[in-house]
Amino acid sequence: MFHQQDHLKSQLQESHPTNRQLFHCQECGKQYNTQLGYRRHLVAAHSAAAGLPCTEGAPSLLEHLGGHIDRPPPSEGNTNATLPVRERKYSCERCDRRFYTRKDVRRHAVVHTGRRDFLCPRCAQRFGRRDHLTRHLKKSHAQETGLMPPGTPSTPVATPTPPNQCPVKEEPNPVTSDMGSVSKEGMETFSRDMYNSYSLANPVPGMGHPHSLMQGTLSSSMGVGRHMPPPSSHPHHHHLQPPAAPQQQPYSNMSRYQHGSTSYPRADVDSFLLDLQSAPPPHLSAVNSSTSISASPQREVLGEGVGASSDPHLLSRSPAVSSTELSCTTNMDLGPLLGFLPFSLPAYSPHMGMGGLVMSYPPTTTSTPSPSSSSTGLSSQAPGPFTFFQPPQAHVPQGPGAHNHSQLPQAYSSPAMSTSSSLPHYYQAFQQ
DNA sequence: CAATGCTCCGATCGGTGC
DNA sequence: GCACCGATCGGAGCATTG
Repeated sequence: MFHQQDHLKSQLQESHPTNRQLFHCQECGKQYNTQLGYRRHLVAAHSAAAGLPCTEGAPSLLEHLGGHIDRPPPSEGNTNATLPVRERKYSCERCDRRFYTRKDVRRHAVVHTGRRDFLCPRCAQRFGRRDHLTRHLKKSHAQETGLMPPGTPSTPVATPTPPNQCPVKEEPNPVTSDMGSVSKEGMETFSRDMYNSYSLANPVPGMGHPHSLMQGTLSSSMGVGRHMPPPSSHPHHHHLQPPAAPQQQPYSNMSRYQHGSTSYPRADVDSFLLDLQSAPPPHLSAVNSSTSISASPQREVLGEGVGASSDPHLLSRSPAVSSTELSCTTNMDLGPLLGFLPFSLPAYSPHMGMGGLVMSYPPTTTSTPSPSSSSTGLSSQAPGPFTFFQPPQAHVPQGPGAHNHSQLPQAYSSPAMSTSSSLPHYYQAFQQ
């Protein structure tokens, strides 16, 4: 969030890869965007040069380095024979980082997926973990949360939506959790995009938008679909991007969590799996042959994302949208949002109708660029920012861009499905 | 009882203001 | 240059679940 224009400028300068000067630590190889951070790192982590014993003065650093070399830090037993050796038996598939428990690996996965499914209802800040949001609320919105009605969970975002109404929960993403066949380097940034795609193309049944009932502030309603930051870059660097920027990610990060609960009811999970299996395969050929710039990349992304699984059903969300999902999404009040949008809406894309947005890829990343793709990467067929706000009537096939719509299940044409509240993160710029 | 989920805590780092 | 704030992340303990 940039309160002033010069902040934005400086932010862009610092965040821009070509302009940013990285401070590289010779000791451990870590890089820092700012000299301040680099210096602090030197003091905190490499204070051994100043006379502090390395193994005692910088345990965190040693732990960090231990993670790099797949070896536990001395503090965990290597240097202390009296302590039982504890192995980091569970490694991350995407970065080789090791953890003590599986749950740590799962939790760590958020780093790679970039998923930020926990939305602060007060400032629309999004977090990848519930405790982050909880801490944020306690620290930043203590007073406001104090005004919450009694019994309000620590994540007020869930307040309007009873946990059993729209059960959504973190589930090992069939896309991002099965990437063994994909190189880790590539997946580092890739997985984030895949999550964006998957989470919309494959909404979880029963997943009402957790923010659907959030009233009041625009931020509350628009805080979804944050642009996923690239690895090792500060998320603030991506807060403000022009809607038509080629790099603009789709605002497709539909939350799959219930903000008050992270537990799927078993029945919903089963229902989802059944949907995936029973749903008629999407007309991928037609989709792929469309002029949508997003079609090919989407397929590629998801195709790789599912790893060895070539099940085309996974390439798009099962059409069997549950009534629960619809009931949840219909609760959304997007009126203020639609009125807020300062630009025209792009034309309908079949993918949009399938429960969510798909990636809008810059031409350079599109292996099979569509002839109709605009140079901005936001062609009329490329569902870019705010395509979620496409009014229902826009889903009526309108020429080549909508040729595939008629083949979609009716559920995808529902206003509820087409009006997901996944929204860009740079909305914050308009908040000011 | 193991697996999992939730939460607290500390460390680290980027951003900002003085 | 420094202090402060907030976000991110992993470690760990406790509670819950199957």
